[in-house]
Amino acid sequence: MVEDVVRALGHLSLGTRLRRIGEQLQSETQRILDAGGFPVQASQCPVLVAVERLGPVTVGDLALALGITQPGATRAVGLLVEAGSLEVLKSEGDARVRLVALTLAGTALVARLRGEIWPRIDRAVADLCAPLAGPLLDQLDALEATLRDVPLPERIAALKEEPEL
Amino acid sequence: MVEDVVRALGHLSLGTRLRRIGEQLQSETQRILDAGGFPVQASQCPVLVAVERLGPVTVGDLALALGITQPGATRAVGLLVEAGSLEVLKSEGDARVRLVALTLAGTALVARLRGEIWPRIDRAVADLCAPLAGPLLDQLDALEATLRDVPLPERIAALKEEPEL
DNA sequence: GGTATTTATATAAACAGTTATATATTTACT
DNA sequence: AGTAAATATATAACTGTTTATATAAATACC
Repeated sequence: MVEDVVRALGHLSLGTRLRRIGEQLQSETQRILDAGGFPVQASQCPVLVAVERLGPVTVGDLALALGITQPGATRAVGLLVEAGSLEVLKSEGDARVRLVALTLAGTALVARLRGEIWPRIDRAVADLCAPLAGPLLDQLDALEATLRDVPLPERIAALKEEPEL
Repeated sequence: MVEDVVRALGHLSLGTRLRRIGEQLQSETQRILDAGGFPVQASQCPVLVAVERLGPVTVGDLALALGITQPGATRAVGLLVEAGSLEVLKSEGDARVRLVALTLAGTALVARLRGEIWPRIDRAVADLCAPLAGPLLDQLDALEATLRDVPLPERIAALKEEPEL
């Protein structure tokens, strides 16, 4: 068994570790979406929600709402336009501005995600985090250990069999 | 003020959020390293430590120790070989295996990092996390808010003026 | 009313990772 | 000994992010 160096470095490598755990959570979420036949990237779900909430929104505001840079937002929008979920409108007064909005298909996709799978994912992750306690590093230890025991897709499968959902 | 959608989604977008915070921590750490004249990427520090600890180590074991994939490890090694910090030796018995080791320059770099800057970074991040309490999401809220108030580089600068270090 | 500045977005190049697959070598089996 | 399977690494293509810079439009200021 090889030592986990990122974990061993503690606070010094907290950034690397948060990224690593985030990437794992995202990739497991992606597996759940793929298995359910939802044609969307896990990382793009927050983009869809942001556009839904903020109505026709500028690329800049979208970047702010997502906590990413403007070029990152431009790229995400481009991909979702290609996928048919978003469309870009021209602003009335300002020719620099591009207003991003959901298409009909995008609205339908969000509705389906919200109805069929997001609540399950949210609950599975909430369950995952429920027993966590103590300092941040301890919580991350427990989080990684628990994920190693039972990955998110299995947790979703287990949830499906429960009647109260 | 635009709403932070990733934060608002709570457990559903925990993966995205952990990545985002990790990236911010890493980029602030990078600024500290750059300002101090240390010619290394923040993300490569765990690689250097892993190679130091595990002696001449195979690419596969390195990947295991870092919690990344084998192609990721191959790539990181390639960059650090180019930078002059790592070298690759042939294994005695097995011609498939490449053994990764620190060069003299790499050893010196690690020594300098360990003596001059890693303890400061570790302490700054530990201080950042010290007041955190409660559920994971609350801790992440506090972490992001605190980072927004005083970024890591400023914390390092403040630490430098304290005598007890 | 023309020039300078600011603002909104796009583009380019780099980084750090991923998955899927190819290549080369070793081990195992018959 | 020869073939099949397993193992170690490399390569290619993709994702989602970054920084730095370019472009184009709007605003501000003599």
